[in-house]
Amino acid sequence: MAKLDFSPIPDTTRRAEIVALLRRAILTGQLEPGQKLNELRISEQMRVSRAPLREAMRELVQEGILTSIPYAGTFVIDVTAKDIIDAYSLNKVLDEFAIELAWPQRDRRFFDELDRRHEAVKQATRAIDTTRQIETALQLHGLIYEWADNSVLLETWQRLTSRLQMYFALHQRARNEPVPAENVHETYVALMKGSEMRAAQRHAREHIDLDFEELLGYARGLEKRATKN
Amino acid sequence: MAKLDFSPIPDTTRRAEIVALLRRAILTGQLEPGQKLNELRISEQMRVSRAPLREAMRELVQEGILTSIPYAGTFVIDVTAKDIIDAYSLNKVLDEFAIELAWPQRDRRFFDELDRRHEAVKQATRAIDTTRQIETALQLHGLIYEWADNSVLLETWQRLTSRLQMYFALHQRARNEPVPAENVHETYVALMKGSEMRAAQRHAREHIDLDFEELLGYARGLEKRATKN
DNA sequence: GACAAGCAGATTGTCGACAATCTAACAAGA
DNA sequence: TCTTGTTAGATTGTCGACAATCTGCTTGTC
Repeated sequence: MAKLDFSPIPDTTRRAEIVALLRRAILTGQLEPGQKLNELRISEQMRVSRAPLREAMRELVQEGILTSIPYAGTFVIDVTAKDIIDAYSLNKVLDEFAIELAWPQRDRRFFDELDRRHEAVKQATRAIDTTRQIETALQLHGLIYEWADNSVLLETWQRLTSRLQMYFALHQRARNEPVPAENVHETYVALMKGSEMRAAQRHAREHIDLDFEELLGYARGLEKRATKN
Repeated sequence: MAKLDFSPIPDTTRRAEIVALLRRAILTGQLEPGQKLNELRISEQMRVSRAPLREAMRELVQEGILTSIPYAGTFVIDVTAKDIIDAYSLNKVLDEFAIELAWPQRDRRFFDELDRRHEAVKQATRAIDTTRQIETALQLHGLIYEWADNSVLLETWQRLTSRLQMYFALHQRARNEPVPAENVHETYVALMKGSEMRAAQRHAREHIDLDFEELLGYARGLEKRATKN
């Protein structure tokens, strides 16, 4: 019997679709930080009743990208410089741990997938699709978490990723510059294929620091921004 | 004008109360792993309509202690040995990080709070209130996370704590033994007051390992248990 | 007896309407 | 003028009913 991997059938509830739609809108920056989500308006736009919409929003609140105040409304989280610092410093620690766990698990499929995702980043970069570039870059880094074989760690990282993606998207939107070079991840990929785990961990830390500095500059600009709406 | 700290007014939505009720039922083991939550039955028991109940369940799904299958139902998560191992190994990493961040932030209030929470554990132990003992012990360990001044880290730990509390409760329920000694946290507290950060970190790792071994034994027994309901 | 089709019951997903609460504008009084 | 009470409008929270889906049983056919 031929070995065949079926992809999971899509969640065919309105709720799941709404979650995906809203998450995408938030993570790409179409919904701005601090913005209020009017249930009636959104439900009418989506041609959906408020029940599944509200359930979807509850999920995103727990996911950490929305915040809810009873009888006042649900808002996109505000982003402060400290939030970005906090997320990144935790990310460093998790990366180091994930590399340690994933290291002995690396196999042929790992390396293939590493190349595939790296290629996806480069392609998005060439196409100057910044949104997709951010997505693919995070997916590239997510590989070590998938291979770490620790479900709690993976979940934790996915939560963190939501925020990182949002931060990056806001950053890109704000400066509105051409995307970074195509080969920023070359060294990372090479090290993940190599035999020096410590070197890979060290690079991960430093690599993160690089992007971080840029993001932080953007974050500082945010600090004095008052929450409107 | 006298300086007065008001505690935040409680969330007076049914949803919030339901979340608290359900969470407590799950974390104390009253709702068993794998068990299905019948919406109609629960909503009738709570004298509440299904809408807020469903929203509450959505929150707990995202919190990681419930799992939902569309059109099939919502279930308490199953606990496997691997889940416990994963949670603990991540906890070790986070503890080390939290101690590092919190270390320079320790002040008078920190030490006071440390004693207060330690006392709470000992009191629960004397009262042989195992549920409360687990709660207070986790709160004691949570102090370093609160002092670490990293909101993402704190959130992450709180999510993790939900599971740890559940695992401990199940463990206690299963063996049904008198609670451990009253002074298990003496060394931890002493080290957190001391000046040797490395020693504190090392102890945290080892202390965790101690409880872990016991829990793991319980977890192994779970492995062959089929999911009923 | 084995198996597929179809039906009935139970359960989850979704809807539209009503109740509770908040906000902001306005009026009244010190 | 400032403060306080009131009220109207908008928005969120909750409810009960209906639609979609699943599960297990029954029935009919071979």
